[in-house]
Amino acid sequence: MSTSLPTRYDFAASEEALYAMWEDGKYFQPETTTDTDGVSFMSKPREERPDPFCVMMPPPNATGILHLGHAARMTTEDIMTRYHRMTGKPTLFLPGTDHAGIATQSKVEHILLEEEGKTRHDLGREAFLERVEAFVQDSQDTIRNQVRRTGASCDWSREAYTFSPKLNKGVNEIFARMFKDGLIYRGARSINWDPKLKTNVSDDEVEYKEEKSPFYTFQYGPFQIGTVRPETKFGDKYVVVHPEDERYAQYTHGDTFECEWINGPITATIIKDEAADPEAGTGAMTITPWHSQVDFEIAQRHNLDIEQVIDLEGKLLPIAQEFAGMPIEEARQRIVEKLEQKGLIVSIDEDYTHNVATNYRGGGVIEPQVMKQWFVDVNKPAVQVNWKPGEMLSIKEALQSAVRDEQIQILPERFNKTYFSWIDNLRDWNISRQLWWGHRIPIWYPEGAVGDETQAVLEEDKQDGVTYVQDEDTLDTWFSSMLWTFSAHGWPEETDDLEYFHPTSVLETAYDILFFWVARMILASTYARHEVPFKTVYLSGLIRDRSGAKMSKSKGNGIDPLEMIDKYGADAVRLSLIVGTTPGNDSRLYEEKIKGYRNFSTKLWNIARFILNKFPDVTAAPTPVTLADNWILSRLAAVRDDVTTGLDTYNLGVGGETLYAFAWHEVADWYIELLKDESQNDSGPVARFVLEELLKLLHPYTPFITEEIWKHLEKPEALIVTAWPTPLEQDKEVEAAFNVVTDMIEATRSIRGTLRIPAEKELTASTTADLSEEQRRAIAQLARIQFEETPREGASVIAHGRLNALTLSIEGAVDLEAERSRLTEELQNEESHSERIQKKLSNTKFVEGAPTEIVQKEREKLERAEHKIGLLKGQLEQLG
RNA sequence: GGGCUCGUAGCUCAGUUGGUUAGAGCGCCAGCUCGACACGCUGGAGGUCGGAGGUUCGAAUCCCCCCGGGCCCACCA
Repeated sequence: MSTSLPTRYDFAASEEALYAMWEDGKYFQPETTTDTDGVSFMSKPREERPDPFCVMMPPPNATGILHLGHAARMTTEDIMTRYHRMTGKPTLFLPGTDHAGIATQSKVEHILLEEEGKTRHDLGREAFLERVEAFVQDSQDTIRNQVRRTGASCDWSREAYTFSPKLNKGVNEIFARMFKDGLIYRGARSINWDPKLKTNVSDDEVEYKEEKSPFYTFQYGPFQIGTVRPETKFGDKYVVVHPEDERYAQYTHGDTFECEWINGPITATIIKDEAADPEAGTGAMTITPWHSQVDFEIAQRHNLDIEQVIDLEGKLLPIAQEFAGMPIEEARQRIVEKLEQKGLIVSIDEDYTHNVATNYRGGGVIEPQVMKQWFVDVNKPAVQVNWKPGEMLSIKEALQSAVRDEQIQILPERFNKTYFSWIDNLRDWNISRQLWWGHRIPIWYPEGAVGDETQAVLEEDKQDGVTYVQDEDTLDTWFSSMLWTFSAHGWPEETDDLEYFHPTSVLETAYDILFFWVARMILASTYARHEVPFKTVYLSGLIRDRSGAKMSKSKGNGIDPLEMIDKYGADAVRLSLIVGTTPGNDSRLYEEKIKGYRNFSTKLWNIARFILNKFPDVTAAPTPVTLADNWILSRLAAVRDDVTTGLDTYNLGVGGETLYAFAWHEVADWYIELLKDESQNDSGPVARFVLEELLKLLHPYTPFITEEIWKHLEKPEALIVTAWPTPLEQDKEVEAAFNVVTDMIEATRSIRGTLRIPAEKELTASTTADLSEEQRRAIAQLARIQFEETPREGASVIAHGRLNALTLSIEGAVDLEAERSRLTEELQNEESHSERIQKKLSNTKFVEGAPTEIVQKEREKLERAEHKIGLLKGQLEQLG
């Protein structure tokens, strides 16, 4: 019936063996889920299958190692996956890795430079790509093994990679479709250039950092203009003021004037535009359209000349004359010196803070440039979605509609607001990168017309007899990861998986990539498949250290999840990452926390060890024989329902905590303590049942130790595919018996917390009220206790009894007068409360105006209040 | 500037739609080497719920203001 457990749980040995057992058993594959006749659902036609559960792993970058954030992702997704699998649905957790354009390329470039002193140009494109490829393959192996260590039950037979030939097909396909629909275009725009990595990045990849730098005010003809970037001012020949600005009312738009400037006299033109803020400084500014997005827009509005001042290396161009070729920092200083000599400096504010744009990957200072790039048009209507047949939406509208029309639910809800405001500010998405590592833009130009968008064609539109050259650039890495929910299922081919598992059930990721990834997956899926990519977005918080700081290598405050798994076991790490977390909120992690959950593993192990040793052979149904049995069964049912509800509503942390407390403080500290008494010798079936149900409920959270214990129960099936606990027939009886006891306790207003009933100690309840005949009978029956006489003034004990190891006694009244006034006061409160609700409910404006469920709630409140009034009155009567 | 979020025991956090005496884990103190577990058991100390005001019979919970921390977006000529 069962084999005994070793004294200690050797998690290291168990974890490896168990994961291998699960993989060998193909339990991670949806094909393994069968109907009651043992027929795989996946072998049946689509209409005969139940609704599946599918979650896509956010693919870790193929650059190295698994960090704590990844481990948290895996755990959260795996808990959902394992739960749904146990409910009998075909379940798919699809793993994979991301080629991560910028991150990977710069990492390999860095290694190359460090180890061989070479740049990627020394190697050439092809050789460099081979190097990256080798590096990635190596990293992927590491990642795969690390993911396994977390216990993630993902289907490795379906593993995907964002840069595989298969997914490349998907990228080319969607590019081609969007290109033909006019959603992708090439044009010269102001873009964010990173001179360090020599590529441009999208608006979302720009991270602003606060910095202190001198703020100069210069004399510019009759105007005074301010800047922190004197080095960009060579090309400035326009002064912009607000049309309503009184100070400059004497000038009209288009007026010109001569003035002395850095390299001699220039002619400047006055532009009136509302972009100039009269409140800021002097209200007048010069503009540098080539190197500022805002200025670029002003220039476009008025059709002004734009000139490049700084090159792609971050050095000044010949327009700067004597300063040409200088890097920015040096030039800035020299220019200030020169302007000072010319007497054109009005003031210098050394204490000025402003925001500097940097590349969030790699941290180079962004220099806006005007360049021809590929963009996705977010305003052109070209998207059809299946929940709004016949309408043609723009990308912006489709993104909004998916959430606004409740096709997608974002958890926590407050992120809706963030999401919508991001869309409101969304500009055309720059998708081309000057990197080598990535999906190459599937566009060809006739030789000699490279970069000319008017002659750009797709592969399929190449003409015979013309020699073509492919676009040099690659695509933003998010352009491929946005396809993840469907390209990983084989899109553009209509595979069975794609049809069955898409839209996926839930997308779990940290909130910091809501824009980068989540929004763009919605973009891709609505455009390419007319449906949403997932029904629910579960946004996790970030993991921080004990003091709330972000974990990072440079700070040295990071915790290596693998090291922790080695030390405390995967189950402990999983619990520490999930208990106490709620969607969208950051959580803190430190070693003691993990240690605490390792202790829990040991506790669970010993619970099992005790029960299996005491009751090795049990076949009978779990029929309660004592009050304690009843109690634990009814608590188990409540815990089961709480945990199930928690998992269904994505309250994973609460479920874990509930189980932790139940197992430790109720099963171990209370129930098992009672089991030690020989009068509980018939409780084997209940004890075994409690253990088994507990293991099932805990399995999604702590898969390894529960499966290991399960092995000793000698069951026909592995725990991983055992059916999730559901309500039992006998729940009702157990519940009824439990209610009698709790009612009794309620009536005697006793024991708060209810379950801390130590063995061999008294269960006490103080009361002034007598128990009803019915309650006495029930208690007497369950607890086999004898009642003494009715309460008398000052009596200390009105009932006393003993149930096996459990002594139950009910204390009598001490101060009838105090009790009377307390009850009276409470009654008054309750009555006025009920009056207030009645008043509210007699208000027709409220009843007709408020939502029905609110009114309903008020009615329920009233009922409760009146019930309580009845109780209180009864109690008062009994006091006389 | 716009928005979000947090402030509860020494530390990390729970506290459902307002409802008896505000909870847990760790830490601390006292006592337990009784055959599941010292990665343990039993008990205990410790909180004017950031501050002030308001609504209410009743506020950690709802509203206003203030203080302090974190985050996102816009923008800084």
